[in-house]
Amino acid sequence: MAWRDGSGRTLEDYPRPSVAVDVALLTVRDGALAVVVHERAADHAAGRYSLPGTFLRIDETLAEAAQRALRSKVRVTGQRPEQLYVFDDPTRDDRGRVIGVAHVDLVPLDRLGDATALLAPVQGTPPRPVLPDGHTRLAFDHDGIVERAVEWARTLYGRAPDPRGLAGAEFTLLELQRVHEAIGGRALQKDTFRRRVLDDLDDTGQLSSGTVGKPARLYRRRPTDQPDTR
Amino acid sequence: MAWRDGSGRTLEDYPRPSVAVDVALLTVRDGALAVVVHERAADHAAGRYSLPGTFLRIDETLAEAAQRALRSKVRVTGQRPEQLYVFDDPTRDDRGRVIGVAHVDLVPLDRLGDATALLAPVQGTPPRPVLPDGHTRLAFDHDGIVERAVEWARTLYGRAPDPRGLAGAEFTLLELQRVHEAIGGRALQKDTFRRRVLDDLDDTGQLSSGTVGKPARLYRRRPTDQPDTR
DNA sequence: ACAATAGTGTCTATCAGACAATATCCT
DNA sequence: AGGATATTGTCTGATAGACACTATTGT
Repeated sequence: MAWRDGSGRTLEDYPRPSVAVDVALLTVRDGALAVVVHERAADHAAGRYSLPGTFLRIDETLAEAAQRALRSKVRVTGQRPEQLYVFDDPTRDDRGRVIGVAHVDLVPLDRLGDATALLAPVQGTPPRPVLPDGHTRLAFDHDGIVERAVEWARTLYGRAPDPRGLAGAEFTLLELQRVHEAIGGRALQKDTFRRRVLDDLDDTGQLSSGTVGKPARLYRRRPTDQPDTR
Repeated sequence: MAWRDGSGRTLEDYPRPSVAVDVALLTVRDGALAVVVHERAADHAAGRYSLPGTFLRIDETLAEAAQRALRSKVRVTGQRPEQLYVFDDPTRDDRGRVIGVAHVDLVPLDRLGDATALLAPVQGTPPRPVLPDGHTRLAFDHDGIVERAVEWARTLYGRAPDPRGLAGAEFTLLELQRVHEAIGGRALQKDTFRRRVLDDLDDTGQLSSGTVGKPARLYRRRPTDQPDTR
């Protein structure tokens, strides 16, 4: 902290915005994308719910702050949220000048624990969360974050069969297809889907059982099925 | 500024990082991508050059700060830089905790004015600027910004014939192809290139002249040739 | 005529999308 | 046997890449 500029001032002598980190944590439940929301303490007529967020501390990275927000606000751990976009409207937060670095992640439902109770399914175009109180607007500019987050998830799953392991350890092609349909928000044709993903999956040699109809082959993700989102 | 939290503090009572804005301003010169760099005041052994940047002021948007950086550091105006990525390594700047929001833009050479003198051609994989002193490393983490900026430019020009008007008002297909080859860093086949862009260009009905060989048709950009980069 | 560049015909390979037939299980 | 699901064959249309041929200018 010894640095001083031409007029003898340090960086702290200039007014600076606060930096917030907000996280759109997505999952798939009941055949649809859903996002973890968080009920705000005070009474806010429109905008009772927001995405989990926090302020960036002076000595942590953005990823750490995002994980801390998830831990403290919705008790979820073990994620690795990715940067999405910086929201910088000077009036976006009435508590002062705050720029918000939006993050995303997409995880299997069973990793959410208690946060399952705070899931809002995402519907429509543009994609909007359906909140527990029936509204579809989040506080601040968080609707915009959800919109970009869904786009991100669709791009991610457009590139690889199951980069986030949403289909579990072993799965049939139909199960994987349901995951893709949930994320994409539209039905897919089974034969087209099959041919698109088959070369990037590992065959376990086992068959599903206990269900009606011809048993399906069980597949596993390739270890390399982890593309970056760049 | 009237807001106070549970312990009676405002946002300003908590330590906050500074927010820097750095801009990779790209253009095409001599058949290659080039980036505008800026010589730093003090004597820095490695890292004499950096991208133009500044600190975000309390009352401006990121885009405004990016434009201000270009105006004050390299005297370029009229750009509309786009967000690229947030660099948040706590040690990235030795003057204190600074997070850097990287921006990009890509403009025709003739809009750079004086800044033409500060152009560093970009070469190799990963793409690195070749600086006036022969080095290829920029200060801070600005090499990483250039790398992402080049990726961004390639994606942009992969989607439309000339979204940034680099080929001028009217151009032949060969001229446009040279622009694409400069951005992509590799040679293209003329017939493939032709078929890919032709449907998205307007024919002026005029022909080039004064050159050897068969005169080429002159084309114009479509007004809609401005895709967003999302 | 010749060099040089513009523009086109055509072949191949690949891929998504769709329809429909066949295969294999469970009850 | 019959219902249900899995798997494969095949056709269509679109597209990228490549090769080679034809067309039109200036010198």
